[in-house]
Amino acid sequence: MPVISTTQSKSIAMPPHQPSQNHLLAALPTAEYERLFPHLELVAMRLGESVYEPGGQLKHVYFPTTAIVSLLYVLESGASAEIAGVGNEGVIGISLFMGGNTTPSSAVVQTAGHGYRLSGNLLREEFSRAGLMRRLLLRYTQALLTQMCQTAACNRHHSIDQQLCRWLLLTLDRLPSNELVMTQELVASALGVRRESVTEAAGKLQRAGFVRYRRGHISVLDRAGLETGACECYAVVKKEIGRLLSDVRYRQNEAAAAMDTPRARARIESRN
Amino acid sequence: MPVISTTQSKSIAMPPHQPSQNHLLAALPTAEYERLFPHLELVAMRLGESVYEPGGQLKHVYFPTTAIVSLLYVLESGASAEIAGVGNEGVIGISLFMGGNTTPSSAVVQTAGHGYRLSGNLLREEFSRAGLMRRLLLRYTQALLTQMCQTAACNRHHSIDQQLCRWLLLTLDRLPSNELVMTQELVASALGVRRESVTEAAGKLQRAGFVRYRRGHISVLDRAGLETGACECYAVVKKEIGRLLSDVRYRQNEAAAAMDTPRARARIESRN
DNA sequence: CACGCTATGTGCGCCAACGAACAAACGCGG
DNA sequence: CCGCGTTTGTTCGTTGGCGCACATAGCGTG
Repeated sequence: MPVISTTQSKSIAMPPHQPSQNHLLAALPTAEYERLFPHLELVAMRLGESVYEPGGQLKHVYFPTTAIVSLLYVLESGASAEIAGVGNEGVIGISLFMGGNTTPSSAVVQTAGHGYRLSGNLLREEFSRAGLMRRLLLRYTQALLTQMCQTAACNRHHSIDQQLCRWLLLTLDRLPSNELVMTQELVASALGVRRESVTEAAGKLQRAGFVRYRRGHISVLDRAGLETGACECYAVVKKEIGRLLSDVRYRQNEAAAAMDTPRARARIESRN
Repeated sequence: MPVISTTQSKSIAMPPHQPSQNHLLAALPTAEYERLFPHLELVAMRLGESVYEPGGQLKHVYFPTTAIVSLLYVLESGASAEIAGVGNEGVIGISLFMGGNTTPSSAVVQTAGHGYRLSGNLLREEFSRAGLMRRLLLRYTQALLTQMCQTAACNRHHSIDQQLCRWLLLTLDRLPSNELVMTQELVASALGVRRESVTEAAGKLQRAGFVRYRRGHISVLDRAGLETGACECYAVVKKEIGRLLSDVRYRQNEAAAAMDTPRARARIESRN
């Protein structure tokens, strides 16, 4: 379809996919970025798809752009708990550069979208150079660690209502819109609770006017309201991620400013 | 005290403190070990002492030898949860080389003992060389991550009884004896539960004949019994740590065998 | 050796979350 | 636009763990 005329075909002609939508990739200096670029492979990540299974050999790392992936830990009994979520701020497959090659958790696509993948060998090669990539990956791993700690403590001490708010907010922060495509069943398995408990908690939120939902869709109407209902954990995680990855964002803006068009400027300013 | 005659003075004349009691340090090749050795500082770690506080600037990393340190995450409410434990298989202060400098958790000495510390700057310097130290530290971090995941899931889904068994076993594995010096209060704050719940769970174990305790001391009588009572989490963590750090242990034995004296041999054999 | 602090034991009532079993409603595909 | 599978809503009894309040018992100290 070579014709570009209507708004519709325009959005098709400009596929919004590029590696720099992932913050880690965007933060790379030109040399490193261009070294990796030819090897980055765009992949669609479908809802519910498993990026890797516990114990499986990892072949690639994944840099999500629009997708969100949930790191789930599944117990023998089948019960599960989300350890952390990964969106375009991060990368899936830590163990490839940390040295273990496999992890005991599984990674499940929680919001469909896209991402770029890179072969493990190339990543390791890049990691072994003393470039920025290594710094970024380690930094990100540290942020992930923080998230896990908070999740563990939150699991232990906070109510389902609070956890649901926290989870919605964290997911929302990784999305462009205010609507999550997600059944309550899925939310339940992420939080490691019963589906009915989610129904009940979500019902409260809807009655309070904070969210609205139809089958498989949750729209957030009142973000501030959710924040009221959430435990401290949301704020802590958000702040810590911000702190640890602030230089990442900084470089990203720099990169954006480099392609100095009016539109790019507008985009940057609209962030604040 | 140069006299070596009675068994007692023997044990005094051989102060059991040396860096290689820590598995990570022991696994270093001679060159790296000798580079660090002059900078390793023996420190006593007293029960309840805080190695670092959330948000504080870290100056050193700590390699425990006989001490055990608990990574605790404390919530605003004062409630806490143990994220992971660190004994002579690991190191405290991950964030120094991961890049964040501070962590949101605190590290509290859970079993008094000793450890060696190393200034953050020297560690970072060593880390930046492409030596074995870096590989070891990253590997260990990966193992720590696994432990955290399992803890998070365990917090969510397993009973206090099971968790207590898991915790006792993990602690026991890091000790030379079968007696933990530890109040139920401390155990409770590690598990993130009420003291009374620990009393009750411990009572069951005592009645079953698995442990015996007096004020502040818990003796494990029947290890296998505890394993029966524990959830899968214990076995999983143990196995994964073994897998990730197996090459560490290997090198450690190698190092020990290298200094091939009768006494060294005896020491090695007494490990089994 | 008695005192007092700290650690442990026990007994409530209470509540959040669970498990199971249905009922209702939505929306996709034919 | 109709039907059926999937998603969501609701109920009820059960229970593990909490919070509180107090009784008892080690053990170091003076």
